Amino acid sequence: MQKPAIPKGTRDFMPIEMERRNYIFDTIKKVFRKYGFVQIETPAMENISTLLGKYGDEGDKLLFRILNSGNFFDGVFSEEQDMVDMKELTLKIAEKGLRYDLTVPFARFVVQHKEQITFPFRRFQIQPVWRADRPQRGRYREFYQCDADIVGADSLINEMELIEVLDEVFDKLNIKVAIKLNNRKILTGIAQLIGQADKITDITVAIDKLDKIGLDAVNKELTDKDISEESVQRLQPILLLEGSNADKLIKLKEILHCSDIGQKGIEEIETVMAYLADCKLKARLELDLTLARGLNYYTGIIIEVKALDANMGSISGGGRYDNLTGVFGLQGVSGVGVSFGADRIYDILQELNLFPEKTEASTKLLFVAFDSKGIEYALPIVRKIRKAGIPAEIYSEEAKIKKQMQYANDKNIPFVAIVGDDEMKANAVMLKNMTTGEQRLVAVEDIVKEIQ
RNA sequence: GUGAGUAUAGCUCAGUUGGUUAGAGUAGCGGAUUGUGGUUCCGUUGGUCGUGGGUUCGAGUCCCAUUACUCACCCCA
Repeated sequence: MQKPAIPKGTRDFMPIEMERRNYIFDTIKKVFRKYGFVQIETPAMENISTLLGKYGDEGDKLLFRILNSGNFFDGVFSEEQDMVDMKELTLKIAEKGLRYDLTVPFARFVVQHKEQITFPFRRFQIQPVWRADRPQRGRYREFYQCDADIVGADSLINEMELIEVLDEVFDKLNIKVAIKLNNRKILTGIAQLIGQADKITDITVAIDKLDKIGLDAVNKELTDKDISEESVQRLQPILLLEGSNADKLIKLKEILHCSDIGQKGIEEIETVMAYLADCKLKARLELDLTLARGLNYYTGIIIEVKALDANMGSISGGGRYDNLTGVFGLQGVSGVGVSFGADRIYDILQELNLFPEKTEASTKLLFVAFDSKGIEYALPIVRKIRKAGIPAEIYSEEAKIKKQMQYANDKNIPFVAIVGDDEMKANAVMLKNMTTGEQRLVAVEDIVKEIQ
């Protein structure tokens, strides 16, 4: 016999967990809608060519590929070509892959349906994504992202609104967070400053680790990446920036005075922060130059959210991407978006005991009978109760009352209606309140009134 | 891809320097109570000790391999 199991990094969800997950999804959805976002869905799988090359080499490795159906080896091996080139081979036998995030499929979606879309397009999307990563705490191979993006709009007002969305959602969920901001343009400016623009990726990856591994280790890593001693030295004032957001920006302006693109990035941050000055964010908003985000496609402001009271990676992220639709042939469409990591948010709410007490009402009233006669007597009554909008069920098996009561108890059903010969004779039920333990004979027509 | 740890009943875990027939709690089932759950008491089902090999008179325990899972790094939601 086969032992039942699911792939690692995936999970089953029990009813209680679904209730809590829906609490998260509903909260996010409500805020999205309030800001005018409309929902779409895209398929779990995309053509592999849609996904490849969008997330860097690392990302390509983490894509789940779907083996072609049928005889997938058919015509794969030609005579002069060996099976040496695994990459080529993989491309031929797996032409589809599971989506890695919601942003790239959305870009594909926008280009494919551009005639039917009114821009600026504000869409939200809540669906699972898959990554062939090694699972660990807060990291799953299948997890839900909740994305809100605005495409076809350049204004930084959109950045502001998305930050408001982030703030509002986490406030509603009672999670204390820091919203970290940076700008890819500032990072580019920094790379220019030290004269190694081509090393931008290495630099950002290294300075992203500043608070994790410390200044010395970062400098060593930079040196290891063939960045000259002199350049590393020039980088120091930036790594050592301290003080309020405004302080940092002022100093940064000085340091980057010779970089146009760097100045542009600083301006953008200033503008967004000025917009946000009025809206009384609950979250801490901080400029964080160590924030790099590996994703290749961000070009402007980068956003990341961290929970203050829990040890967890980022629980939301986002940013501006100027030319994401470009690779699908639609130029000049800029987008900006954020993404909530529902599963990490779940873990944090669980850890901090922040899920609301009240469980969403399921069955309110259970009918319990001694025999088939009682069950038949109860059936029309159940219908009546349901017609009144009250979730009710009947224990359909003939079983001992004790067992049926236990069922009601396990399911947290607040009321039980017991049906026996006496009750049938009186055209009534014995209505028991499972919380207080009280019970009394209630006429059939009074049941609804009694349990409301 | 790199490193560390764990694996014993459905679940959570004990199991001594290697020594008789591997235990507990919990869940399940039955009963105390044939018209009453959540509390209590009694009884009871359930294990190829992850898998394969080795050392030994003897292995849940020691060694090797393997698989799965967990945690950390990389990266990320």
